[in-house]
Amino acid sequence: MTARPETPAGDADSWQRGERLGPDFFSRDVLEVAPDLLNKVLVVTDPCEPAGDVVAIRLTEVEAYGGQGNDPGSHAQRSRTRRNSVMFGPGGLLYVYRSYGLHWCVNVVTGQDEVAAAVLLRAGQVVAGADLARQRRARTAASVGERDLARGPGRLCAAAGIAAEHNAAHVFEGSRIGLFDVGLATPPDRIGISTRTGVAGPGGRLPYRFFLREDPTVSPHRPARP
DNA sequence: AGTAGGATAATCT
DNA sequence: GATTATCCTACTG
Repeated sequence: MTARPETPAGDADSWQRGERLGPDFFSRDVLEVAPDLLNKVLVVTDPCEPAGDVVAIRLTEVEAYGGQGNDPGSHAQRSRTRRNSVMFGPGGLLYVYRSYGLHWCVNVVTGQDEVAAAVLLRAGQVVAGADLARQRRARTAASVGERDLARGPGRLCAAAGIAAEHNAAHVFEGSRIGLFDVGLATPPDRIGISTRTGVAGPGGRLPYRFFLREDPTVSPHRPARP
């Protein structure tokens, strides 16, 4: 086992004792859910691994995306399409899309059914399954440091093994993908807020990006160029 | 440390 | 035909 950066909860397997987040957590407004997802842990079990290998990622950076008419910059801003239709579903579904033709990005849908909103999972710290995560990431990157395993939305998906087939899956009991509260406290003054990365136009001015201050696994913030 | 360029595909003008 | 919720390599200072 290789050395890993400090894991706030103490031991690396603490996610196993966590409490799975249920429908009530995700059915709230996206701007409440997004910051609450910081320091929660995304757990993905690999269906290809007979041993039930797991990658767990403590979330350190997310972005909120609203719905029809109320958020320029959201995929659901205009109308319901085949790509964004999952965003209109109930909270707790996964919305997976392809970014720049190359990478996968994963959102967790929030709010009531028919209300389009979702939280983009942008970065985190791999707290379990680092070897498997590095194996997956090595398919596109020559060598990946511990810090960069899930630093960025495309990287997070690659490390977690999330792709198109997970679109519209849910995160509740019975799903291979879940979000867990492992008891990590997040004091309000640890939460940083900024504009979203790479969002141009009026939507680029909304303070919808939430991250853990001074956490090395947060991705560099790149505001959209004018 | 910072930036340029390229790969690549769904979506929309 | 342009744009995009990106990542990686390779180059400059």
